[in-house]
Amino acid sequence: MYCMRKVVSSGQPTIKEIAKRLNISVSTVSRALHDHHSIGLRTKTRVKQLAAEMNYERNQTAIYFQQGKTFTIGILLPELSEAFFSSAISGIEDTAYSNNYTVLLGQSHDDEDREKQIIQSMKQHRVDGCIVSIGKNTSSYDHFEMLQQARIPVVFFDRIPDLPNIHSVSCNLESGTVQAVDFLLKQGHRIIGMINGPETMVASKERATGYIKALRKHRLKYDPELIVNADLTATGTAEAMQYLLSLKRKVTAVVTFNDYVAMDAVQYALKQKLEINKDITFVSYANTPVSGYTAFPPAASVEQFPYEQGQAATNMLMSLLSGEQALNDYKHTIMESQLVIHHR
Amino acid sequence: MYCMRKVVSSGQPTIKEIAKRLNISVSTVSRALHDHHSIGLRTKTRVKQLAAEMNYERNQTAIYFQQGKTFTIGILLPELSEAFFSSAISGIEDTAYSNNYTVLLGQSHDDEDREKQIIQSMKQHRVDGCIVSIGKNTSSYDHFEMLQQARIPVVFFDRIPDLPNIHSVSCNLESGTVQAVDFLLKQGHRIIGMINGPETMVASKERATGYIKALRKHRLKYDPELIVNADLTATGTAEAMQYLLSLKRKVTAVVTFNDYVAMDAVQYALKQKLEINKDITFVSYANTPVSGYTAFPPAASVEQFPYEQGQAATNMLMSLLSGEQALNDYKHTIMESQLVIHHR
DNA sequence: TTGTAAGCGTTATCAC
DNA sequence: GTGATAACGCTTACAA
Repeated sequence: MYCMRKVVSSGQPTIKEIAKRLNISVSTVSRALHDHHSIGLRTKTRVKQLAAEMNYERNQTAIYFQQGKTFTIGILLPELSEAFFSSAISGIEDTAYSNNYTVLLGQSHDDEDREKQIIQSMKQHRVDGCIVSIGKNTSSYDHFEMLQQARIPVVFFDRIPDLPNIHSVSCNLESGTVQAVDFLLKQGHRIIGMINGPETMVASKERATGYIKALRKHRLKYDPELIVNADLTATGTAEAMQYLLSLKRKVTAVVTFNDYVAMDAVQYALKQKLEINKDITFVSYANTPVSGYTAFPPAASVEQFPYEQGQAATNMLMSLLSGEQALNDYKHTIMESQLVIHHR
Repeated sequence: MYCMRKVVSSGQPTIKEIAKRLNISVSTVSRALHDHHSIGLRTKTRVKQLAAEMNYERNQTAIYFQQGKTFTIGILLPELSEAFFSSAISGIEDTAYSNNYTVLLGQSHDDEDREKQIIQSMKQHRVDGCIVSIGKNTSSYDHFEMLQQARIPVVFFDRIPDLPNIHSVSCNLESGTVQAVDFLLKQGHRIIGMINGPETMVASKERATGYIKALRKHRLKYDPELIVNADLTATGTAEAMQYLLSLKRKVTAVVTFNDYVAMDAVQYALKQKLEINKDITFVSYANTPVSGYTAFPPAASVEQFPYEQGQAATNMLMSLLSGEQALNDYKHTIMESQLVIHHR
């Protein structure tokens, strides 16, 4: 005969207790609380009343366990305090919330090991799916393949890995760049420089392609001299500016990699006694709100919609979870970037 | 005789399967995997080997359920995309991570109903504890009392409710304000204005008190005319500036509510053809990194350490969860703010 | 309309 | 050193 272990009773009432008090079975209580059709009105109200009285609340951990589903999605991002990602999380959380999902959070700090540990932990938590933006230096993707094998769908966004079979959402900067260069051309600029990012980045390639396409559209010749790859630091930007301003063909406008680079470039131009928006005009990316507070914000900036990217990624995950989209139906949603004009 | 329901088998192997394959009992498997002392080396290795082979991973949902503990903490914040809060989350997540806790996230958008729903959802998720920064308009605290009743500890931070028995972490702005005013006085400023926030905010009161204390320290008379309460919008700030500049006593420095207000105030001053840091000097709060990119950043800014506040709140929650600190031992950790000087 | 009991995966208690 | 089994709270197929 085994000892009846004393129930630890977390204090929280259970359906068992409700059942005992009403002298009915737990299944009846369960069904009553779920508004099951086969339950008599009288019993139903009695149950609900007592449940309310006892402050009953269902134990989700039991339900998760029993149903093998947690209504939780894992989010893995490099850095929560980066403006781009915090907007993205905001979009993810809002969308998840309205689909009755909650959000488990982890930041990798661009560290591959930590990334693996977080994925591991999310897998153990039995999240229903994941939304991931990979770290700068992540080179092996085994941890994500483990997730796939465990049939946990993953949607990558913004920083997506170079793999064939993945679900992803990202923002194509090509169209935004075309708009940006169009904008400058319409203002009469003909010699337009570009301070681009490291050549290796997908985002840099998209910018360059957009730049060239826009010129071609206007039947203008593309001069490779005018695009310079920089490292996005303040000094790198100053050097790039120095180079561009030293060219024989007089540059009257510059497309910069992002608003921060634009600010650094503006500082350099001011030192050279150039008048912003007259001697030289800047256009950039990200549309960071704070750049509105600077003395000389870029004349226009390409919005990359982090909040919307977060929404799109979450929606895609939701259709994967609902079965609406098959797990092996790999989709790559590409959002279009868009130029926002601040000053003509 | 009841039908043996076919196991749905989420695909993930269980200790049961391992036991069957090795012809031993589940308890043995469980113990082997936990390195229980009473298990023979042979069995232990056999079990571990097979487990690895089968890609066995323990089902945390089962363990959470069984142990009544989830190693998850809930975080409720007004707005994830606000720089202050995203730094705070970053600190919370890092600390939680190193204590083997994961983080469940929710944003209230300053909406009281959503706040209640999120708390409800976290309670249902059976989080072990919560870290909360309340919404602007939250006036009833029943939802938090429910948590307390359910013995789920809550640590409030930054935006803390006006209640007697709570755990909290916040940053006292009084000392930072004293430093800020000291700084200006040492530079020779004697007529110092202050654009403060709404009178109702605790943070506004702390700023005003600090301002007055600093003057008293230097045996200077406090002129109430010099403190103006504004609504933190750009137009509100412009009005406040107009008022301050209209005073008979010539204001040469202004303490603004935060860096954004400072930027707005700078814009107004520039329009009035005032030279920044010469005709008028600004000092503010938050030490937002981007203000470094503006043409005229405040000469100094009071750092409020969001990351560290997040850490402190998480550490406090950890000691509550470990029992190191009793649930009814209400502590209010007050961090000191600190002036960061950008320009002399 | 309601009750009975199996089963989800794990741990822990007890017996051998 | 190992096995059998209760218990955690809930849902649900089946019986009554």
